Amino acid sequence: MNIYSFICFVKPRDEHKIDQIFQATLILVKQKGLAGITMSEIAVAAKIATGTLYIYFESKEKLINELFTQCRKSSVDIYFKDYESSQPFAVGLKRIWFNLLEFRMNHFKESVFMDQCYHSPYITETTKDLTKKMIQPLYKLVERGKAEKELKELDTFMLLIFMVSGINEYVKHSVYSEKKITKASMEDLYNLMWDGIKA
Amino acid sequence: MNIYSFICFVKPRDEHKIDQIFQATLILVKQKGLAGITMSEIAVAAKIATGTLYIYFESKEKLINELFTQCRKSSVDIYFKDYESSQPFAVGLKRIWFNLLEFRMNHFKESVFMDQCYHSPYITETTKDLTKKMIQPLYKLVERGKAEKELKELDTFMLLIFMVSGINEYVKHSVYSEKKITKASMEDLYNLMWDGIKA
DNA sequence: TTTATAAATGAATATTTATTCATTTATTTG
DNA sequence: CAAATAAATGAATAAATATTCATTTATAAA
Repeated sequence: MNIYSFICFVKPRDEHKIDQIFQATLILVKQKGLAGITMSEIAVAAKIATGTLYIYFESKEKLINELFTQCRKSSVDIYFKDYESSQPFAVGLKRIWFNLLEFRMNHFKESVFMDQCYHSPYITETTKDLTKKMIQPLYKLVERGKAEKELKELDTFMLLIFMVSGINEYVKHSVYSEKKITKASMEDLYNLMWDGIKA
Repeated sequence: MNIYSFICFVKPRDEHKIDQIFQATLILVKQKGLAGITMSEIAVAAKIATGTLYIYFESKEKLINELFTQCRKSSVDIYFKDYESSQPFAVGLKRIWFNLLEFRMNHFKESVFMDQCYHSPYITETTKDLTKKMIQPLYKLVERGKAEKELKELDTFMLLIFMVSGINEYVKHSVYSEKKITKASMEDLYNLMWDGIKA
């Protein structure tokens, strides 16, 4: 019995399928890029029929966009997990930095997918702008770091970009050379970054 | 009169067209990604007929691969311009770092194209491996920096990746927000990096 | 100027890929 | 269990795209 039963809608959608489709798409994009995926391949990888794909997503463009939206949402959730702007600056910074690293490590496929989408015909400028807006707290944090004389007096965007750029590249390298990322190496990378930005 | 004339080959290829095709492809890939380009669009952008494209490149795959190879070659040429391993460590490091920055700035389209190719059905693992080999001198330089106690005693790849990662992201941001990169901001970024890695 | 030849063209064709749809299957209520 | 309904299927179709090819054009030597 559900909300629809009185008008006799039966056989509800298997909402689990959306996740199957998303996972299949992420795996394929990591393997061969956005340029290399087809709807029928996605269907095969998700273990459903091609037609079923169109019950859940009206077009390839919609599928890519909805997946992008979900990835962005989950990335931002992770970025700011356990972060409070009331924390001391250094604590908040370390918290967010390790969250960024965690996302790249544990959601590598999502990262690759989002990178690929950025230069693609699927994602609009509006969507890209929204992505920028969602990282505003990070921008605020850097401004605060400068105000509290904890950080060098440099352009906020330069500091921000510098802070996060090493993460992306380091995780990418580790994944492709199949090297494990240890707790010690995470700390090393953090210290490289910190020694760069500290006042 | 050229080498072929005695066997009566006439109307030689316009070798300038290869460059037109490459430039058109780079512009299109920057605009809409590898997933968004078609052979006929490339032809239009290069101001030639679709069929002409196939006189110069036997397939789309070949075109992408040859463009990738040329981009890699020109990038490596620039990376090691005016660099001599006989220079003092700090001089060599700064030289290469600024060369990397120059490439990203003045060959932004090429950078975007190469990034996109990395996860694509066009570029083989062999090609990717070759790319890694070509940056060996950079790896050597970092090892030397550690030996001379100029750099922190950390994993060479971590140092290497940290050294270059800021460049990519900073140039990307500057291009998209249409901010000019000043000589001063280049120095700032270099110092952020240097303060991070120095012993 | 003629001739030989390959480049250049772009419409036509082949191929690939997205999308639809007639049919079958599964689910839930009465 | 029957009825009702949407999900699921995958072959068929439509649309997009890569590639070919018959024809025209341009070049350079004779």
